[in-house]
Amino acid sequence: MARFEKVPDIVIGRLPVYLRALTRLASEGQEITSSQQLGKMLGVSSAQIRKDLSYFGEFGKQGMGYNIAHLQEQLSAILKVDREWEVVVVGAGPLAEALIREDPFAGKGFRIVALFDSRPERIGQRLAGMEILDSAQLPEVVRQRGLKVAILAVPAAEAQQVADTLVAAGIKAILSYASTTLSVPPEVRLQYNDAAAQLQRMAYYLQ
Amino acid sequence: MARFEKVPDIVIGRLPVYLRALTRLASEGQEITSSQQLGKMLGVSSAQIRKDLSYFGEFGKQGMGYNIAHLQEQLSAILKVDREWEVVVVGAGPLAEALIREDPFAGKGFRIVALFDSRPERIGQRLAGMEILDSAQLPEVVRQRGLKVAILAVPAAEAQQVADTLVAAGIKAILSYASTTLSVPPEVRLQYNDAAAQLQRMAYYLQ
DNA sequence: CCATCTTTGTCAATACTTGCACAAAAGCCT
DNA sequence: AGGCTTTTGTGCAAGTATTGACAAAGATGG
Ligand SMILES: NC(=O)c1ccc[n+]([C@@H]2O[C@H](COP(=O)([O-])OP(=O)(O)OC[C@H]3O[C@@H](n4cnc5c(N)ncnc54)[C@H](O)[C@@H]3O)[C@@H](O)[C@H]2O)c1
Ligand SMILES: NC(=O)c1ccc[n+]([C@@H]2O[C@H](COP(=O)([O-])OP(=O)(O)OC[C@H]3O[C@@H](n4cnc5c(N)ncnc54)[C@H](O)[C@@H]3O)[C@@H](O)[C@H]2O)c1
Repeated sequence: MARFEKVPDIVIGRLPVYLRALTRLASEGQEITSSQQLGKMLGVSSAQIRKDLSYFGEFGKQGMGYNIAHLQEQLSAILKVDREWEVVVVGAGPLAEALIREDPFAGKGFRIVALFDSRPERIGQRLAGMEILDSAQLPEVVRQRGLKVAILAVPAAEAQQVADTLVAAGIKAILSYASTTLSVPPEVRLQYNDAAAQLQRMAYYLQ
Repeated sequence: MARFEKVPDIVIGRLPVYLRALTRLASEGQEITSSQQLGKMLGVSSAQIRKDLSYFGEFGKQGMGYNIAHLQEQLSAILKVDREWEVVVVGAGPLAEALIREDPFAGKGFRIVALFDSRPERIGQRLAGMEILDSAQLPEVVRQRGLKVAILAVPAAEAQQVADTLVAAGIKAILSYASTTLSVPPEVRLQYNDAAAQLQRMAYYLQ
Protein backbone atom coordinates (compact mmCIF):
# COMPACT_ATOMS: atom_id res chain seq x y z
CA MET A 1 0.00 0.00 0.00
CA ALA A 2 1.16 3.53 -0.71
CA ARG A 3 3.16 4.73 2.28
CA PHE A 4 2.59 8.38 1.54
CA GLU A 5 -1.13 8.80 1.86
CA LYS A 6 -2.45 10.33 5.06
CA VAL A 7 -3.24 7.72 7.68
CA PRO A 8 -6.73 8.09 9.18
CA ASP A 9 -6.72 9.15 12.81
CA ILE A 10 -8.99 6.25 13.68
CA VAL A 11 -6.19 3.92 12.61
CA ILE A 12 -3.67 5.80 14.76
CA GLY A 13 -6.05 5.41 17.68
CA ARG A 14 -5.98 1.63 17.33
CA LEU A 15 -2.21 1.26 17.27
CA PRO A 16 -1.84 1.76 21.05
CA VAL A 17 -4.52 -0.89 21.50
CA TYR A 18 -2.55 -3.31 19.38
CA LEU A 19 0.57 -2.45 21.35
CA ARG A 20 -1.25 -3.17 24.59
CA ALA A 21 -2.39 -6.56 23.30
CA LEU A 22 1.12 -7.40 22.14
CA THR A 23 2.45 -6.53 25.58
CA ARG A 24 0.05 -8.99 27.14
CA LEU A 25 0.99 -11.74 24.71
CA ALA A 26 4.69 -11.09 25.30
CA SER A 27 4.17 -11.20 29.06
CA GLU A 28 2.63 -14.64 28.58
CA GLY A 29 5.81 -15.81 26.87
CA GLN A 30 4.42 -15.90 23.35
CA GLU A 31 6.81 -14.92 20.54
CA ILE A 32 4.64 -15.09 17.45
CA THR A 33 1.06 -14.05 16.83
CA SER A 34 -1.35 -13.66 13.93
CA SER A 35 -3.91 -11.10 12.86
CA GLN A 36 -6.52 -13.70 13.69
CA GLN A 37 -5.36 -14.19 17.26
CA LEU A 38 -5.05 -10.45 17.84
CA GLY A 39 -8.48 -9.90 16.34
CA LYS A 40 -10.07 -12.44 18.61
CA MET A 41 -8.39 -10.90 21.67
CA LEU A 42 -9.56 -7.43 20.76
CA GLY A 43 -12.94 -8.21 19.28
CA VAL A 44 -12.12 -6.85 15.82
CA SER A 45 -11.73 -8.58 12.47
CA SER A 46 -8.35 -9.91 11.40
CA ALA A 47 -8.73 -8.00 8.13
CA GLN A 48 -8.87 -4.73 10.00
CA ILE A 49 -5.63 -5.42 11.76
CA ARG A 50 -3.87 -6.34 8.55
CA LYS A 51 -5.28 -3.31 6.79
CA ASP A 52 -4.25 -0.96 9.60
CA LEU A 53 -0.70 -2.30 9.60
CA SER A 54 -0.50 -2.11 5.82
CA TYR A 55 -0.63 1.69 6.01
CA PHE A 56 2.88 1.58 7.39
CA GLY A 57 4.57 -1.36 5.75
CA GLU A 58 4.76 -5.14 5.81
CA PHE A 59 5.50 -6.57 9.19
CA GLY A 60 4.39 -10.19 8.95
CA LYS A 61 5.38 -13.34 7.17
CA GLN A 62 2.80 -15.16 5.14
CA GLY A 63 1.95 -18.51 6.58
CA MET A 64 3.58 -17.51 9.87
CA GLY A 65 2.15 -14.32 11.32
CA TYR A 66 3.94 -11.57 13.21
CA ASN A 67 6.99 -11.66 15.44
CA ILE A 68 5.69 -9.99 18.57
CA ALA A 69 8.88 -8.22 19.65
CA HIS A 70 9.47 -6.94 16.14
CA LEU A 71 5.92 -5.66 15.73
CA GLN A 72 6.15 -3.92 19.10
CA GLU A 73 9.29 -2.13 17.97
CA GLN A 74 7.76 -1.13 14.67
CA LEU A 75 4.54 0.18 16.21
CA SER A 76 6.51 2.05 18.87
CA ALA A 77 8.56 3.73 16.17
CA ILE A 78 5.45 4.63 14.14
CA LEU A 79 3.81 6.19 17.19
CA LYS A 80 7.10 7.93 18.07
CA VAL A 81 7.17 6.28 21.46
CA ASP A 82 10.47 4.53 20.77
CA ARG A 83 11.94 7.44 22.77
CA GLU A 84 10.98 9.05 26.09
CA TRP A 85 8.85 12.16 25.95
CA GLU A 86 9.19 14.35 29.01
CA VAL A 87 5.80 15.14 30.54
CA VAL A 88 4.70 17.93 32.85
CA VAL A 89 1.86 17.42 35.33
CA VAL A 90 -0.17 20.40 36.55
CA GLY A 91 -2.14 20.02 39.78
CA ALA A 92 -0.56 18.19 42.71
CA GLY A 93 -3.66 16.46 44.07
CA PRO A 94 -4.46 12.82 44.79
CA LEU A 95 -4.70 12.01 41.10
CA ALA A 96 -1.21 13.33 40.42
CA GLU A 97 0.01 11.33 43.39
CA ALA A 98 -1.44 8.14 41.92
CA LEU A 99 0.12 8.89 38.56
CA ILE A 100 3.55 9.57 39.99
CA ARG A 101 3.50 6.67 42.44
CA GLU A 102 2.35 4.09 39.94
CA ASP A 103 4.06 5.54 36.84
CA PRO A 104 1.76 3.91 34.32
CA PHE A 105 3.89 5.37 31.51
CA ALA A 106 7.06 3.47 32.33
CA GLY A 107 8.29 1.77 29.18
CA LYS A 108 5.49 3.31 27.14
CA GLY A 109 7.37 6.34 25.87
CA PHE A 110 6.70 8.96 28.54
CA ARG A 111 8.28 10.13 31.78
CA ILE A 112 6.93 12.66 34.26
CA VAL A 113 9.65 15.24 34.86
CA ALA A 114 7.90 18.19 36.49
CA LEU A 115 4.94 18.80 38.79
CA PHE A 116 3.28 22.15 39.40
CA ASP A 117 0.67 23.55 41.76
CA SER A 118 -0.60 27.03 42.54
CA ARG A 119 -1.45 26.69 46.24
CA PRO A 120 1.33 28.39 48.24
CA GLU A 121 1.27 25.77 51.01
CA ARG A 122 1.83 22.96 48.52
CA ILE A 123 4.76 24.57 46.74
CA GLY A 124 8.10 23.19 47.87
CA GLN A 125 6.49 20.09 49.40
CA ARG A 126 7.07 16.66 47.88
CA LEU A 127 4.48 14.37 46.37
CA ALA A 128 5.50 10.72 46.04
CA GLY A 129 9.11 11.91 46.00
CA MET A 130 8.65 14.61 43.39
CA GLU A 131 9.06 18.27 44.27
CA ILE A 132 6.01 20.48 43.78
CA LEU A 133 6.98 23.57 41.80
CA ASP A 134 5.29 26.95 41.71
CA SER A 135 2.98 27.12 38.71
CA ALA A 136 4.10 30.70 38.19
CA GLN A 137 7.33 29.12 36.97
CA LEU A 138 5.54 26.79 34.57
CA PRO A 139 6.03 28.71 31.30
CA GLU A 140 9.73 29.15 31.98
CA VAL A 141 10.33 25.47 32.76
CA VAL A 142 8.26 24.25 29.82
CA ARG A 143 10.12 26.52 27.43
CA GLN A 144 13.57 25.82 28.81
CA ARG A 145 13.18 22.06 28.70
CA GLY A 146 11.27 22.16 25.42
CA LEU A 147 8.43 20.12 26.89
CA LYS A 148 5.68 19.17 24.45
CA VAL A 149 3.36 16.96 26.52
CA ALA A 150 1.26 17.94 29.55
CA ILE A 151 -1.17 16.24 31.89
CA LEU A 152 -3.89 18.44 33.35
CA ALA A 153 -4.94 17.38 36.86
CA VAL A 154 -6.53 20.52 38.25
CA PRO A 155 -10.17 21.15 39.18
CA ALA A 156 -12.54 21.73 36.25
CA ALA A 157 -12.93 25.41 37.09
CA GLU A 158 -9.20 26.02 36.61
CA ALA A 159 -8.65 23.79 33.61
CA GLN A 160 -9.22 26.23 30.74
CA GLN A 161 -6.96 28.84 32.23
CA VAL A 162 -4.18 26.32 32.84
CA ALA A 163 -4.62 24.92 29.33
CA ASP A 164 -4.19 28.41 27.90
CA THR A 165 -0.96 28.84 29.87
CA LEU A 166 0.34 25.47 28.68
CA VAL A 167 -0.41 26.27 25.06
CA ALA A 168 1.21 29.68 25.33
CA ALA A 169 4.31 28.00 26.75
CA GLY A 170 4.60 25.69 23.74
CA ILE A 171 2.88 22.47 24.84
CA LYS A 172 1.58 20.49 21.85
CA ALA A 173 -0.32 17.62 23.49
CA ILE A 174 -2.59 17.78 26.53
CA LEU A 175 -4.19 14.91 28.41
CA SER A 176 -6.92 16.41 30.58
CA TYR A 177 -8.41 14.67 33.60
CA ALA A 178 -10.64 17.64 34.30
CA SER A 179 -14.22 16.81 33.37
CA THR A 180 -14.87 19.94 31.37
CA THR A 181 -14.71 20.79 27.69
CA LEU A 182 -11.61 22.76 26.76
CA SER A 183 -10.66 24.96 23.82
CA VAL A 184 -7.18 24.80 22.36
CA PRO A 185 -5.83 25.90 18.98
CA PRO A 186 -6.02 23.27 16.22
CA GLU A 187 -2.29 22.53 16.21
CA VAL A 188 -2.48 21.31 19.83
CA ARG A 189 -3.72 17.76 20.39
CA LEU A 190 -6.17 17.27 23.23
CA GLN A 191 -7.47 14.10 24.83
CA TYR A 192 -9.91 13.82 27.68
CA ASN A 193 -9.49 11.13 30.31
CA ASP A 194 -13.03 11.22 31.58
CA ALA A 195 -14.00 8.14 33.56
CA ALA A 196 -17.53 9.44 34.12
CA ALA A 197 -18.04 9.73 30.36
CA GLN A 198 -16.78 6.18 29.89
CA LEU A 199 -19.21 4.85 32.48
CA GLN A 200 -22.04 6.85 30.94
CA ARG A 201 -21.33 5.32 27.57
CA MET A 202 -21.69 1.85 29.04
CA ALA A 203 -24.77 2.74 31.10
CA TYR A 204 -26.81 3.13 27.91
CA TYR A 205 -26.58 -0.62 27.38
CA LEU A 206 -27.44 -1.65 30.93
CA GLN A 207 -30.69 -3.50 31.75
CA MET B 1 -36.51 10.09 12.39
CA ALA B 2 -37.60 6.55 13.18
CA ARG B 3 -37.10 6.03 16.92
CA PHE B 4 -36.87 2.28 16.62
CA GLU B 5 -33.77 1.72 14.57
CA LYS B 6 -30.61 0.72 16.39
CA VAL B 7 -28.52 3.70 17.39
CA PRO B 8 -24.86 3.40 16.33
CA ASP B 9 -22.46 2.99 19.24
CA ILE B 10 -20.38 5.87 17.95
CA VAL B 11 -23.37 8.13 18.52
CA ILE B 12 -23.80 6.81 22.06
CA GLY B 13 -20.14 7.57 22.64
CA ARG B 14 -20.67 11.22 21.76
CA LEU B 15 -23.62 11.80 24.06
CA PRO B 16 -21.46 12.01 27.22
CA VAL B 17 -19.29 14.52 25.36
CA TYR B 18 -22.32 16.65 24.62
CA LEU B 19 -23.39 16.35 28.23
CA ARG B 20 -19.96 17.51 29.37
CA ALA B 21 -20.15 20.53 27.08
CA LEU B 22 -23.64 21.38 28.32
CA THR B 23 -22.38 21.21 31.90
CA ARG B 24 -19.71 23.74 31.08
CA LEU B 25 -22.19 26.09 29.40
CA ALA B 26 -24.58 25.77 32.32
CA SER B 27 -21.78 26.52 34.78
CA GLU B 28 -21.14 29.71 32.84
CA GLY B 29 -24.74 30.74 33.38
CA GLN B 30 -25.95 30.12 29.86
CA GLU B 31 -29.52 28.81 29.48
CA ILE B 32 -29.86 28.32 25.74
CA THR B 33 -27.43 26.97 23.16
CA SER B 34 -27.44 25.92 19.51
CA SER B 35 -26.00 23.05 17.52
CA GLN B 36 -23.65 25.62 16.01
CA GLN B 37 -22.28 26.78 19.34
CA LEU B 38 -21.88 23.23 20.62
CA GLY B 39 -20.20 22.21 17.40
CA LYS B 40 -17.70 25.02 17.63
CA MET B 41 -16.90 24.14 21.27
CA LEU B 42 -16.37 20.50 20.43
CA GLY B 43 -14.79 20.81 17.01
CA VAL B 44 -17.53 18.92 15.20
CA SER B 45 -20.09 20.03 12.63
CA SER B 46 -23.45 21.35 13.75
CA ALA B 47 -25.12 18.88 11.40
CA GLN B 48 -23.58 16.00 13.30
CA ILE B 49 -24.99 17.19 16.59
CA ARG B 50 -28.46 17.62 15.13
CA LYS B 51 -28.30 14.23 13.48
CA ASP B 52 -27.12 12.50 16.63
CA LEU B 53 -29.92 14.03 18.68
CA SER B 54 -32.48 13.17 16.03
CA TYR B 55 -32.00 9.47 16.75
CA PHE B 56 -33.80 10.04 20.02
CA GLY B 57 -36.35 12.76 19.36
CA GLU B 58 -36.73 16.47 18.86
CA PHE B 59 -35.21 18.54 21.62
CA GLY B 60 -34.76 21.97 20.09
CA LYS B 61 -36.88 24.82 18.86
CA GLN B 62 -36.36 26.11 15.36
CA GLY B 63 -35.05 29.64 15.32
CA MET B 64 -34.07 29.29 18.99
CA GLY B 65 -31.82 26.32 19.70
CA TYR B 66 -31.83 24.07 22.74
CA ASN B 67 -32.71 24.75 26.35
CA ILE B 68 -29.60 23.57 28.14
CA ALA B 69 -31.22 22.22 31.31
CA HIS B 70 -33.83 20.37 29.29
CA LEU B 71 -31.30 18.84 26.93
CA GLN B 72 -29.17 17.74 29.89
CA GLU B 73 -32.18 15.97 31.38
CA GLN B 74 -33.06 14.31 28.11
CA LEU B 75 -29.53 13.09 27.43
CA SER B 76 -29.21 11.85 31.00
CA ALA B 77 -32.40 9.85 30.58
CA ILE B 78 -31.25 8.42 27.25
CA LEU B 79 -27.95 7.32 28.75
CA LYS B 80 -29.79 5.98 31.81
CA VAL B 81 -27.78 8.21 34.11
CA ASP B 82 -30.87 10.01 35.41
CA ARG B 83 -30.52 7.60 38.34
CA GLU B 84 -27.57 6.54 40.50
CA TRP B 85 -25.82 3.32 39.57
CA GLU B 86 -23.97 1.75 42.47
CA VAL B 87 -20.35 1.03 41.58
CA VAL B 88 -17.84 -1.37 43.09
CA VAL B 89 -14.11 -0.61 43.03
CA VAL B 90 -11.59 -3.45 43.16
CA GLY B 91 -8.03 -2.63 44.22
CA ALA B 92 -7.48 -0.20 47.10
CA GLY B 93 -4.36 1.52 45.82
CA PRO B 94 -3.52 5.18 45.23
CA LEU B 95 -5.75 5.30 42.17
CA ALA B 96 -8.78 4.10 44.13
CA GLU B 97 -7.93 6.68 46.78
CA ALA B 98 -7.97 9.47 44.20
CA LEU B 99 -11.29 8.23 42.82
CA ILE B 100 -12.93 8.04 46.20
CA ARG B 101 -11.51 11.31 47.48
CA GLU B 102 -12.40 13.34 44.42
CA ASP B 103 -15.60 11.46 43.46
CA PRO B 104 -15.56 12.47 39.81
CA PHE B 105 -18.89 10.67 39.33
CA ALA B 106 -20.93 12.88 41.65
CA GLY B 107 -23.99 14.07 39.80
CA LYS B 108 -23.07 12.01 36.74
CA GLY B 109 -25.11 8.93 37.53
CA PHE B 110 -22.72 6.79 39.57
CA ARG B 111 -21.77 6.33 43.21
CA ILE B 112 -18.99 4.20 44.64
CA VAL B 113 -20.52 1.94 47.29
CA ALA B 114 -17.93 -0.78 47.90
CA LEU B 115 -14.16 -1.14 47.84
CA PHE B 116 -12.28 -4.44 47.81
CA ASP B 117 -8.69 -5.57 48.13
CA SER B 118 -6.99 -8.93 48.51
CA ARG B 119 -4.00 -8.01 50.68
CA PRO B 120 -4.74 -9.15 54.24
CA GLU B 121 -3.07 -6.11 55.81
CA ARG B 122 -5.29 -3.73 53.82
CA ILE B 123 -8.56 -5.45 54.67
CA GLY B 124 -10.48 -3.66 57.40
CA GLN B 125 -8.46 -0.46 56.96
CA ARG B 126 -10.09 2.68 55.61
CA LEU B 127 -9.24 4.50 52.41
CA ALA B 128 -10.47 8.09 52.18
CA GLY B 129 -13.17 7.14 54.68
CA MET B 130 -14.32 4.00 52.91
CA GLU B 131 -13.84 0.59 54.47
CA ILE B 132 -11.68 -1.86 52.53
CA LEU B 133 -13.48 -5.19 52.22
CA ASP B 134 -12.02 -8.64 51.66
CA SER B 135 -12.17 -9.47 47.96
CA ALA B 136 -13.15 -13.01 48.93
CA GLN B 137 -16.50 -11.47 49.82
CA LEU B 138 -16.82 -9.72 46.47
CA PRO B 139 -19.15 -12.16 44.68
CA GLU B 140 -21.51 -12.23 47.63
CA VAL B 141 -21.72 -8.44 47.95
CA VAL B 142 -22.11 -7.90 44.21
CA ARG B 143 -24.91 -10.43 44.03
CA GLN B 144 -26.70 -9.30 47.14
CA ARG B 145 -26.72 -5.63 46.14
CA GLY B 146 -27.36 -6.43 42.49
CA LEU B 147 -24.37 -4.35 41.41
CA LYS B 148 -23.91 -4.01 37.65
CA VAL B 149 -20.94 -1.62 37.31
CA ALA B 150 -17.32 -2.17 38.42
CA ILE B 151 -14.07 -0.25 38.31
CA LEU B 152 -10.93 -2.33 38.04
CA ALA B 153 -7.94 -0.72 39.79
CA VAL B 154 -5.63 -3.67 40.38
CA PRO B 155 -2.20 -4.37 38.84
CA ALA B 156 -2.24 -5.60 35.24
CA ALA B 157 -1.16 -9.10 36.28
CA GLU B 158 -4.29 -9.54 38.40
CA ALA B 159 -6.76 -7.84 36.12
CA GLN B 160 -8.01 -10.79 34.05
CA GLN B 161 -8.62 -12.94 37.07
CA VAL B 162 -10.52 -10.18 38.85
CA ALA B 163 -12.52 -9.45 35.70
CA ASP B 164 -13.55 -13.11 35.54
CA THR B 165 -14.72 -12.97 39.14
CA LEU B 166 -16.69 -9.79 38.51
CA VAL B 167 -18.39 -11.27 35.45
CA ALA B 168 -19.24 -14.46 37.29
CA ALA B 169 -20.80 -12.37 40.05
CA GLY B 170 -23.11 -10.62 37.60
CA ILE B 171 -21.30 -7.36 36.74
CA LYS B 172 -22.36 -6.03 33.31
CA ALA B 173 -20.03 -3.04 32.80
CA ILE B 174 -16.33 -2.81 33.65
CA LEU B 175 -14.09 0.24 33.53
CA SER B 176 -10.53 -1.02 33.66
CA TYR B 177 -7.54 1.12 34.66
CA ALA B 178 -5.19 -1.81 34.26
CA SER B 179 -3.12 -1.41 31.13
CA THR B 180 -3.70 -4.87 29.78
CA THR B 181 -6.13 -6.35 27.29
CA LEU B 182 -8.97 -8.25 28.94
CA SER B 183 -11.44 -10.86 27.72
CA VAL B 184 -15.04 -10.74 28.83
CA PRO B 185 -18.18 -12.31 27.37
CA PRO B 186 -19.98 -10.24 24.72
CA GLU B 187 -22.88 -9.29 26.98
CA VAL B 188 -20.49 -7.47 29.35
CA ARG B 189 -19.41 -3.96 28.34
CA LEU B 190 -15.75 -3.13 28.81
CA GLN B 191 -13.93 0.19 28.60
CA TYR B 192 -10.25 0.81 29.13
CA ASN B 193 -9.06 3.94 30.88
CA ASP B 194 -5.53 3.84 29.58
CA ALA B 195 -3.71 7.15 29.89
CA ALA B 196 -0.58 5.75 28.27
CA ALA B 197 -2.58 4.77 25.18
CA GLN B 198 -4.06 8.26 25.01
CA LEU B 199 -0.64 9.86 25.16
CA GLN B 200 0.67 7.44 22.55
CA ARG B 201 -2.12 8.40 20.21
CA MET B 202 -1.13 12.04 20.47
CA ALA B 203 2.59 11.33 20.17
CA TYR B 204 2.13 10.24 16.56
CA TYR B 205 1.40 13.84 15.64
CA LEU B 206 4.26 15.42 17.58
CA GLN B 207 7.18 17.16 15.81
C1' DC C 1 -48.99 41.79 11.36
C1' DC C 2 -45.61 41.22 8.20
C1' DA C 3 -40.81 40.87 6.72
C1' DT C 4 -36.56 39.27 8.13
C1' DC C 5 -33.52 36.44 10.50
C1' DT C 6 -32.24 32.25 12.89
C1' DT C 7 -32.05 27.49 13.63
C1' DT C 8 -33.99 22.97 13.66
C1' DG C 9 -34.78 18.23 11.66
C1' DT C 10 -34.06 15.51 7.73
C1' DC C 11 -32.98 13.98 3.02
C1' DA C 12 -29.67 12.89 -0.17
C1' DA C 13 -25.01 13.07 -1.64
C1' DT C 14 -20.38 12.45 -0.36
C1' DA C 15 -16.81 10.58 2.22
C1' DC C 16 -14.89 7.25 5.01
C1' DT C 17 -14.34 2.57 7.06
C1' DT C 18 -14.77 -2.23 7.23
C1' DG C 19 -14.79 -6.83 5.63
C1' DC C 20 -14.72 -10.34 1.91
C1' DA C 21 -12.12 -12.91 -0.92
C1' DC C 22 -8.12 -14.44 -3.06
C1' DA C 23 -3.38 -14.65 -5.06
C1' DA C 24 0.98 -15.10 -3.36
C1' DA C 25 4.25 -16.42 0.03
C1' DA C 26 6.09 -19.32 3.41
C1' DG C 27 6.37 -23.13 6.64
C1' DC C 28 5.55 -28.17 7.45
C1' DC C 29 5.30 -32.94 6.71
C1' DT C 30 5.94 -37.03 4.34
C1' DA D 1 10.68 -32.30 -3.66
C1' DG D 2 6.01 -31.51 -3.79
C1' DG D 3 1.59 -31.15 -1.97
C1' DC D 4 -0.90 -29.28 1.96
C1' DT D 5 -1.84 -25.84 5.23
C1' DT D 6 -1.55 -21.39 7.06
C1' DT D 7 -1.58 -16.57 6.87
C1' DT D 8 -0.30 -12.25 4.86
C1' DG D 9 -1.29 -7.95 2.02
C1' DT D 10 -4.60 -5.77 -0.85
C1' DG D 11 -8.28 -4.74 -4.50
C1' DC D 12 -12.84 -4.08 -4.41
C1' DA D 13 -17.56 -4.21 -2.78
C1' DA D 14 -20.52 -3.36 0.93
C1' DG D 15 -21.63 -0.96 4.81
C1' DT D 16 -21.42 3.29 7.91
C1' DA D 17 -20.89 7.91 9.01
C1' DT D 18 -20.61 12.74 7.97
C1' DT D 19 -21.86 16.81 5.71
C1' DG D 20 -24.34 20.10 2.69
C1' DA D 21 -28.56 21.90 1.68
C1' DC D 22 -33.11 23.35 2.44
C1' DA D 23 -38.05 23.48 3.85
C1' DA D 24 -40.44 24.43 7.82
C1' DA D 25 -40.92 26.50 12.28
C1' DG D 26 -40.34 29.97 15.30
C1' DA D 27 -38.36 34.42 17.12
C1' DT D 28 -37.61 39.40 16.62
C1' DG D 29 -38.41 44.06 15.54
C1' DG D 30 -40.59 47.66 13.64
N1 LIG E 1 -9.22 11.75 41.35
C1 LIG E 1 -9.51 10.98 40.31
O1 LIG E 1 -9.41 9.77 40.28
C2 LIG E 1 -9.97 11.64 39.14
C3 LIG E 1 -10.44 10.89 38.11
C4 LIG E 1 -10.86 11.55 37.00
C5 LIG E 1 -10.76 12.91 36.96
N2 LIG E 1 -10.31 13.60 37.96
C6 LIG E 1 -10.16 15.02 37.85
O2 LIG E 1 -8.79 15.34 37.84
C7 LIG E 1 -8.58 16.59 38.44
C8 LIG E 1 -7.60 16.45 39.59
O3 LIG E 1 -8.05 15.52 40.52
P1 LIG E 1 -7.55 15.58 42.02
O4 LIG E 1 -8.29 14.54 42.76
O5 LIG E 1 -6.09 15.51 42.05
O6 LIG E 1 -8.12 17.06 42.36
P2 LIG E 1 -7.77 18.08 43.52
O7 LIG E 1 -8.78 19.15 43.38
O8 LIG E 1 -7.69 17.38 44.81
O9 LIG E 1 -6.32 18.60 43.18
C9 LIG E 1 -6.10 19.55 42.23
C10 LIG E 1 -4.79 20.29 42.54
O10 LIG E 1 -4.63 21.29 41.56
C11 LIG E 1 -4.18 22.48 42.20
N3 LIG E 1 -4.57 23.65 41.40
C12 LIG E 1 -5.74 24.31 41.39
N4 LIG E 1 -5.69 25.33 40.53
C13 LIG E 1 -4.47 25.31 39.98
C14 LIG E 1 -3.83 26.13 39.00
N5 LIG E 1 -4.48 27.14 38.41
N6 LIG E 1 -2.56 25.85 38.67
C15 LIG E 1 -1.92 24.81 39.25
N7 LIG E 1 -2.48 24.01 40.17
C16 LIG E 1 -3.75 24.25 40.52
C17 LIG E 1 -4.83 22.46 43.55
O11 LIG E 1 -4.08 23.25 44.44
C18 LIG E 1 -4.81 20.97 43.90
O12 LIG E 1 -3.65 20.65 44.61
C19 LIG E 1 -9.95 17.07 38.86
O13 LIG E 1 -10.47 17.86 37.83
C20 LIG E 1 -10.74 15.80 38.97
O14 LIG E 1 -12.12 15.99 38.77
C21 LIG E 1 -9.89 13.00 39.07
N1 LIG F 1 -2.23 5.31 39.42
C1 LIG F 1 -2.70 5.85 38.31
O1 LIG F 1 -2.90 7.04 38.14
C2 LIG F 1 -3.04 4.98 37.26
C3 LIG F 1 -3.37 5.50 36.06
C4 LIG F 1 -3.73 4.63 35.08
C5 LIG F 1 -3.74 3.31 35.34
N2 LIG F 1 -3.39 2.83 36.52
C6 LIG F 1 -3.48 1.43 36.78
O2 LIG F 1 -4.52 1.20 37.71
C7 LIG F 1 -4.19 0.09 38.52
C8 LIG F 1 -4.23 0.49 39.97
O3 LIG F 1 -3.34 1.55 40.22
P1 LIG F 1 -2.76 1.78 41.65
O4 LIG F 1 -1.79 2.88 41.56
O5 LIG F 1 -3.87 1.96 42.62
O6 LIG F 1 -2.02 0.35 41.82
P2 LIG F 1 -1.46 -0.43 43.08
O7 LIG F 1 -0.73 -1.57 42.53
O8 LIG F 1 -0.75 0.48 43.97
O9 LIG F 1 -2.77 -0.92 43.86
C9 LIG F 1 -3.48 -2.01 43.46
C10 LIG F 1 -4.23 -2.57 44.66
O10 LIG F 1 -4.91 -3.73 44.20
C11 LIG F 1 -4.78 -4.73 45.16
N3 LIG F 1 -4.93 -6.06 44.55
C12 LIG F 1 -4.00 -6.79 43.91
N4 LIG F 1 -4.53 -7.94 43.46
C13 LIG F 1 -5.81 -7.95 43.84
C14 LIG F 1 -6.87 -8.88 43.67
N5 LIG F 1 -6.69 -10.02 43.00
N6 LIG F 1 -8.08 -8.56 44.19
C15 LIG F 1 -8.26 -7.40 44.84
N7 LIG F 1 -7.29 -6.48 45.02
C16 LIG F 1 -6.08 -6.77 44.52
C17 LIG F 1 -3.42 -4.54 45.75
O11 LIG F 1 -3.36 -5.10 47.05
C18 LIG F 1 -3.29 -3.02 45.78
O12 LIG F 1 -3.76 -2.48 47.00
C19 LIG F 1 -2.84 -0.38 38.03
O13 LIG F 1 -3.06 -1.39 37.06
C20 LIG F 1 -2.26 0.82 37.38
O14 LIG F 1 -1.34 0.51 36.39
C21 LIG F 1 -3.06 3.64 37.49
